[in-house]
Amino acid sequence: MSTAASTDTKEQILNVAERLFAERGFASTTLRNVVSEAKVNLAAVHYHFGSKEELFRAVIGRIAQPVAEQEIARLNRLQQEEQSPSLEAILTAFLGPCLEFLAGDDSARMVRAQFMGRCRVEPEPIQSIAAEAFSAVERAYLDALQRALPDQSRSQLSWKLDLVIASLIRVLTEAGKPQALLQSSSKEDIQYAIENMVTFLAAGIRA
Amino acid sequence: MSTAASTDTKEQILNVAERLFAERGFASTTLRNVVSEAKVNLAAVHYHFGSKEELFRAVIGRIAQPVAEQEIARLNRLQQEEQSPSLEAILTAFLGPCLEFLAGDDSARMVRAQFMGRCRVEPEPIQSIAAEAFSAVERAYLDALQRALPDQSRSQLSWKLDLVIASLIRVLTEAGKPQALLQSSSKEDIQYAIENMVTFLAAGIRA
DNA sequence: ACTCGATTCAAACGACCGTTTGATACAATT
DNA sequence: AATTGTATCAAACGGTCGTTTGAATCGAGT
Repeated sequence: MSTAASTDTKEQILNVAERLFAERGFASTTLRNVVSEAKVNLAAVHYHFGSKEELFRAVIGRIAQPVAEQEIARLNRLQQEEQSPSLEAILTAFLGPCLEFLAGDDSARMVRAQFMGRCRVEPEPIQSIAAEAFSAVERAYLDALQRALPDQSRSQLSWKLDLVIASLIRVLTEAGKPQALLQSSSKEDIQYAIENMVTFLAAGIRA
Repeated sequence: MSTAASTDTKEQILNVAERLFAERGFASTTLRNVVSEAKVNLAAVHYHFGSKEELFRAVIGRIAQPVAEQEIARLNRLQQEEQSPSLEAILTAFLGPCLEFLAGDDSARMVRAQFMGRCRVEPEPIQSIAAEAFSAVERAYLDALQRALPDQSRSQLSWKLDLVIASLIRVLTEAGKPQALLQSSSKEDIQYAIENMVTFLAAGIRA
C-alpha cells in the first residue's frame, strides 16, 4: 500500500470540503463542487468517506477533537493550580484553544474559523453532529462557572454560557470581514480578540 | 376579483414557508415540502411569488419591515426625549421590537423567532437579503452608541454591537428549547429575556 | 349567455443531486 | 510472472430539484 497518493486525495477532499461547507453550508455544497475543486474523481468521496454526511463528520472531527481536548486540559490544569480560578481565567481557557487553533497566517485558517462557526448554526441533523463534539466540554465549563459564581443560579449561568458561545460563533463566522473583531490569524490579532472577548463577557456574566 | 381565496393561498404559503425555512434553512426546504404542508398546488408558489428566492424575500419582508420601523421609531423617540439616552435605554429600544414582535402564545411565534435568527446565519446570498432589511437600523444604533459612549472608538463599538446582534440571534434561534433564555412568547417571558440581555450586554459594552 | 382576467391544477421539462457500478491502473507480495 | 489489494476512473443509476406549460375552473362585468 502506497499511502502517499491516497492520503493526498483524502486531505485534498477534506480541505476543499472544509472551505465549501464554511462558505455555502452543508446543503448547498455538492460533492461535485468538492471533487471539481479538489481535482479528484467523484467516486473518491464515497470510497474514502462513505457518504456526504460522513465526509462532514470527518471534517469536523479533524478540527473539533484537538480543540475540545485542549479546552478540557486547560480547565483541568486551571483547577489543579488554584482552588477557585477566576472568571476571566475560565473564559480564557474556553475561548483560547478555539481561536489559537487558527494561529498561522495562511488563508486556510480564516476558512477554518468560519467553518467552526458555520457548523454550529447549521440545521439538523448537522448541528447535532457538531454538538456531539462539544457538549461534554460545555458541561464541564458550566460546572466551573457554577463553582466560580456560586450565588448565581444554574439556569442563569446556562444562558450566559450560551451567550458566550454565541459570541464565539459570531466572531468565528465574521472572521476576516471588515470591522470584525478577528481580522487575521496572526498571533497578535488572535490575542487581541481573546482579551477583548474575555473582558466583555466577564463583565456581562458578573452583571 | 375575489381576493379571499387568493390571499388565503398566499398566506398559507408564507406561513408554512416561514416555519420550514426556520427549521431546515433555505437550501434544505423544497417548494414541494411547502406546498404539500400548505395544501396548495406547486405552481401557486411561482404564480404568487415568482421564485423560491422571492418567496424568501416575501417571508422576511413581512417580518423584518415592521420590526425595523419600530426600532428606528423607538430610537428617534428616545433621542427626542433626552439629550443623551442611557446605554440601557438604547439596548432596550434595539432588542425590544424584535422580541416583543413575538408576543402572543400561539406556537407560530416561536417559529417566527427561530426564522429571524436563522436568516441571519444563512449562507449567501440569503444572508445578504436578510441584511438589507437591517443594515440601516444597525448603523443608526451604532451612531447612538457612539454618542452615548464617546470615549470608546468606533471600531470597538462596532464589534460590540456585533456581539449584541450575535446574542440576539442566539436567543432567537434557541427560543423554546430547554435551558434557553426565551422559553415562550408570553409577555412575561419576553420581558424577562429583554431585561436579562440588556443587563448582560450593557455591562459588557461598558467594560 | 358570454367574455375575460385571475387563479388553480396535473403534468412535464431539463438540470443536478448523492450514490453505485464495473472496468482499469498500479504497487507490493507470492 | 502471476496474484492480490488499494486506489482511481468514466459512466450511469434512480430520484428530486426549481421552474414552466397549457388546460381547467371560477367569479365578476357586460
